[in-house]
Amino acid sequence: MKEELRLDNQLCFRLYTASRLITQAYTPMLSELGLTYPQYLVMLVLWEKDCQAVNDIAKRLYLETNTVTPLLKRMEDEGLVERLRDASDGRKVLVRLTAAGKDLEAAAASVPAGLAGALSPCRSLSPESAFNLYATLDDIIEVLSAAR
Amino acid sequence: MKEELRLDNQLCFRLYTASRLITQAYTPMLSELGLTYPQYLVMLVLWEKDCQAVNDIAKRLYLETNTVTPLLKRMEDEGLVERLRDASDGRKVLVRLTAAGKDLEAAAASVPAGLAGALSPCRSLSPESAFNLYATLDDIIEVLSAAR
DNA sequence: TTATAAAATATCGCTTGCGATATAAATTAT
DNA sequence: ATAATTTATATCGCAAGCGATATTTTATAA
Repeated sequence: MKEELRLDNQLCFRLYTASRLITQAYTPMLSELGLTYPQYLVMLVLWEKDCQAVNDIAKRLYLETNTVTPLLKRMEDEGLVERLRDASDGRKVLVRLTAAGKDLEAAAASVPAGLAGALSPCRSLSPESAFNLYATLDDIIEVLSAAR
Repeated sequence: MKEELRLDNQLCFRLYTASRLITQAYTPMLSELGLTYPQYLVMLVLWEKDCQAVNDIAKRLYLETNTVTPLLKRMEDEGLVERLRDASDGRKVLVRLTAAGKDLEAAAASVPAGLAGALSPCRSLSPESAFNLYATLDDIIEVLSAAR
C-alpha cells in the first residue's frame, strides 16, 4: 500500500486521538463540577471576560454558533449562565455568568494541576518541548482557521 | 483570574481545535470519496489489513465498539465493507472490504498530499519539528491510553 | 424612504463519541 | 457437566459538532 496512507503516518490521527484522550482525562474532574469539556471551555472564556455575545464565544473557541447555541442553552438549564438580548443590538444574545457560574471558578482551580498530573509520565512534555508543541499547534490553528 | 485557567494556557484546547480544523480541511477531499473522517480512518485500517474484527478496528483507532459498530453499519449501507460472523468464534464480527471499498484506495491516494498542501503555509511544520510533534503526541497517547 | 444586503442567532438533520447496559458466545472454575 | 466469568458485539440515551437553512434585527443602497 501507499506509504502516505499508513495510519501511523497521519498527523491528524495523532491529534484526533490525543485530543480525545485528554478530554477523557478531564472528564472525572469536570463531572465533579457538573461540566462537560466543551462547557468547561465556555466557562474559561467567561471567567476571563464575563458577558459576551454568543458569536464572541463561538469565535474564541473556533466553533460555529449552531454548536454553541444549544451548548449555552444546556448551561442555562444547569444554572451556570443566563442569556439576555443586547439592548443596543437586538440581534445579539449576551451570555452572563450566574453567581453559581462565578463560584465554580474557585472549584475549577485545581483542574489544570489534575490534568498535569495525568500527563506527568510524559517524558516528552518538558517545558521546552511543550513550548514547541504550543507553537506548532498555534501555527496549524492560525493557518487553517484563516483558510476557512 | 488564575493564570492556569486562561484558555491560552490550555494544551488540550489547542489539540482539540487543531484536530477539528484539520478534520475540516479533510472534509472536501473526503466527501468526494463519499467518506467522513472517522470512516476514512476505518478505511486506512482496512487498507492496511483487510478482514479484521470490530474490536481490532476499535483498538487500533482508540475508539469504543459502541462508536465503531454504528459507524461500520453506515459503511456497510454505503457498500464500502461487509460484516460477517467469524465461523471459528461466533462472538466476533469480521469486517471485510467490498470491491468498491478496495477500489477507493486508489482514489484516496491523493488525499495526504492534499492535506499537506493545506498545511504547507505552516512554517513550524518542518520535517524536524513535525518529527518532534509526532513523538510528543505518541507519548501523550501512550500514557493516557495506558491509564484507562 | 424603501428595498436590499449583511449580521447574529437559532433550527433541523445527520454523524460522532461515549457511559451504561444488554445479549450472546466462549472460557474458566467448581 | 454445569455454573460463573469473561469476551465480543450491540443497543440506548445524550452531548457535541457541523452543513444547510430560517428568522430577526441592523446596516447599506437605490
